[in-house]
Amino acid sequence: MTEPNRLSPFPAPDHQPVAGGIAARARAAASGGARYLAGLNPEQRDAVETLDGPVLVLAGAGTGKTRVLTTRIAHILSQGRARPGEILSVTFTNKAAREMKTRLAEMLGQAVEGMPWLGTFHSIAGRILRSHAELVQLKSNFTVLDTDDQIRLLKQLLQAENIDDKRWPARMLAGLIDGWKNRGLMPSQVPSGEAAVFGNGKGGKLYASYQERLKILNAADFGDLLLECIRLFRENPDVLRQYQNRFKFILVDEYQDTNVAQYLWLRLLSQAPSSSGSSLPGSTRQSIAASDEDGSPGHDAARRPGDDEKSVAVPGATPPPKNICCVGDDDQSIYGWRGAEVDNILRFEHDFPGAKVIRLERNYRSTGHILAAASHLITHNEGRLGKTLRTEDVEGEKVTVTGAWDSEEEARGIGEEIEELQRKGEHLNDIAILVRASYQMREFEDRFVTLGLPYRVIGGPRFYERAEIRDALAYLRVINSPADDLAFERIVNVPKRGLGDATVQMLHDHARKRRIPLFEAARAVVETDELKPKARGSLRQLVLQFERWRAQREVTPHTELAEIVLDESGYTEMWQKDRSADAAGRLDNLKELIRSMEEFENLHGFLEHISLVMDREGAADEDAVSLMTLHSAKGLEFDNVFLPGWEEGLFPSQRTLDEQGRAGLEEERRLAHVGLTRARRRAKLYFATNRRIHGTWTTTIPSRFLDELPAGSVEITESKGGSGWGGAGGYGPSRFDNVESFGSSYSTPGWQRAQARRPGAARGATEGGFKEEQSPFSGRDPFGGGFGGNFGRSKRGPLTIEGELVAKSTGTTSEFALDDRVFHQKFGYGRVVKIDGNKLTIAFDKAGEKKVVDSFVERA
DNA sequence: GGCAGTGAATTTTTT
DNA sequence: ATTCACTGCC
Repeated sequence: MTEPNRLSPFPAPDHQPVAGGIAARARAAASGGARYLAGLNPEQRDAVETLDGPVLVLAGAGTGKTRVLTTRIAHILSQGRARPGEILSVTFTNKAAREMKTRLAEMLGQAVEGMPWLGTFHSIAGRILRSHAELVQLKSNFTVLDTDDQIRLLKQLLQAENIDDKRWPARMLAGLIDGWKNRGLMPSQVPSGEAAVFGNGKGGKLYASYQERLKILNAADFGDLLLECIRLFRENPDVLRQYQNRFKFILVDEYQDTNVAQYLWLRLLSQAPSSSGSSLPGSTRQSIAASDEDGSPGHDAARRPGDDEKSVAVPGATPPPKNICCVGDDDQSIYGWRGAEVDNILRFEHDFPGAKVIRLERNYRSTGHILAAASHLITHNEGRLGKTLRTEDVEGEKVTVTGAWDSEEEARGIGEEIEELQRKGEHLNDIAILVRASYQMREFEDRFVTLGLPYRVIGGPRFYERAEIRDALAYLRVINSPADDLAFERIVNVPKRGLGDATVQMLHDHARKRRIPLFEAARAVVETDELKPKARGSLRQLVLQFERWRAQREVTPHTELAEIVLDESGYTEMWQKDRSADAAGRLDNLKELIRSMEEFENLHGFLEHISLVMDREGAADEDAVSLMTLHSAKGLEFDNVFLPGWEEGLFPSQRTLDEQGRAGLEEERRLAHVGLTRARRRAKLYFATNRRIHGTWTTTIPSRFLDELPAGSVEITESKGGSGWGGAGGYGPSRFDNVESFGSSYSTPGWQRAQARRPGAARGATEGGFKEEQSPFSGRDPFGGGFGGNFGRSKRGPLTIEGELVAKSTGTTSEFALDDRVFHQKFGYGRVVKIDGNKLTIAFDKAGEKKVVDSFVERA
């Protein structure tokens, strides 16, 4: 194969780092044995030292998974078993890859520079693909399409097929194609029944033509990076053999999250290289059949296509087992909905005969009660490999379960508990709120803003998915490759140039007729009088601009060129003129984009990797509460974890239950397990009896998962957010008082009443405490919760603030006026866009639109 | 071609 | 409730 591109994110070429390996070896020897092995427990050590043959490490939450992986690499290197370039080490996210590199660097010093094959599935597969692109009908500089491009392309195809994209949305097709790719299916391999469900039987055809279009555009989507790589290996045994020979050791992180395509890819690479390249029997069928029989219901579609026929070899017969080590936790498989196959990990021993399975069950993270709760909960799942987490830590505080009247009270209660923790000296950085669905976050944000409590949302739209970033990238893409039609189309009228659908349609026709890219078509069309003078003029100007930029590219550094392009195209100006709230933020993002380009040598190198490596970077040194979904919390840990929204329908999610049945429920339960195991010292669960879903109030039932917790490790507490309503004995968690067994608490009278209540039924005073006012600013509730017992203990004085709120909220209008320029301590400068009593909606320059109480802002 | 008004949808998320 | 996308009108 060709030498990896110089601009690859893996900085050093294969051969160079050997010195590092030797250095590490020498270091290990010099220190009289393997220093890096010290401090590992026996199981961990076993996982590190069992180098030969397939190994499955079942690493429960908090058992030192990453440590094992990195130490294992160090061990391989220091034993001289392989050079850095001979170890393939795959993760799912860039973040995980980065962390491994960092930790390896700590362990080995500079040697980490030499781990060229440590990266995500996609980046590594993409890199291999670029080296042999021509074998899969691509050029080595192919573009990686993001979801947006994908949808746009599919829309065109749907149009061409005259399919009503109302009835058959492009999004849906994109989802289907993605699913097929996740399962390793080329267009011809999609079961015809499945392909027919879309667009009156045209699904399969559309998939095929989509793939054709991608080739014409010299593009690949994310799924292709793996799928085409698999095809490359299958169709070119000699190429496959190169890689099989190269990789002496394979390590896989988060194996429970692998999908079929990733599994197939690993299988191909993990086969011992064979001289003939095709001597492998297809005995996999048996394992498939077996797993289908005892597998969960309704998953016949999930059988492994492509496993049949010649494609995948099974080391069952004779070939010596490859040294593959997969690390994962079946209890943390939470990505089934996007194609992950828990089956991969459940069947590991079957797939890799002779595999050694090592369980890491000693948890170094959580206290006894938390671990007990998490472990007990997860035992309700069937179909697991079974681990029993244990800790030598203290029992610690019990897991608390708190009921709240509604989601506002829940947010209020959590807000107060956080302030209390803060008073006890906890750092906000050690506190996280983990929600099931992102819409739950808003309520917390609102609450924290009024409290002035710093928080940080983790997750959300990724940097490179933002419109302005994609627009900017599109400009650069067109400069880099004039044939990038999708990019051209994206920016042809951004900023507005008077080149609308009509013009674009015209260009399309022209381009198709002559089989030339859109840009070429544009160049040709401006020479004709097919367009109205106005459109023709701006199109000509655009073409000329691009040609000028391309010429400048030779003599101008790429970062500078990017600035010139954004400037001259009027793109920057477009946002500068934009009066909307987030315009300033977008301009910042563009600056950030240009800054990030500096790491790359030139435009080409930047574009080649940007779609794969770019992610949001947190400039997060400030002490703040973390707010995120359970999914994005995987892999993280916090001293104090709040888990709101444990209600039927929300968690477990009704939709998952409907769509995936029991498998879905089990995945939700694993999600609950993940949530609990994020906590080191305190885990606090909440449920609300009423929750607003899509604008309407709905009465909910506490999650069945609450019933599945071990009573001995759980404590029912009162909601601090609303205990004040109606005084003592008011509605609320007090109904749990004196309830011995947690599981039975739902049969208490108060509880039954709550259940009997109809959604939306007005029932104000029956419990003597239902709010008359929903607003958190209504005079009573801040006193209720706040003055209850904590008065005066606050360092920052949130109670005083509440007092202010109360005082000011009584009808007096705000002293601010619309359009006033204001300043807020956390959000910076902004403009008042809406006034509601003392509640202001402010469009902050940086932070976007937020609702804030007027006492928090001052005139700017 | 641009804008305003209406209508439908609405978990989870990486690459 | 809110957002986002699309239609119909200027």
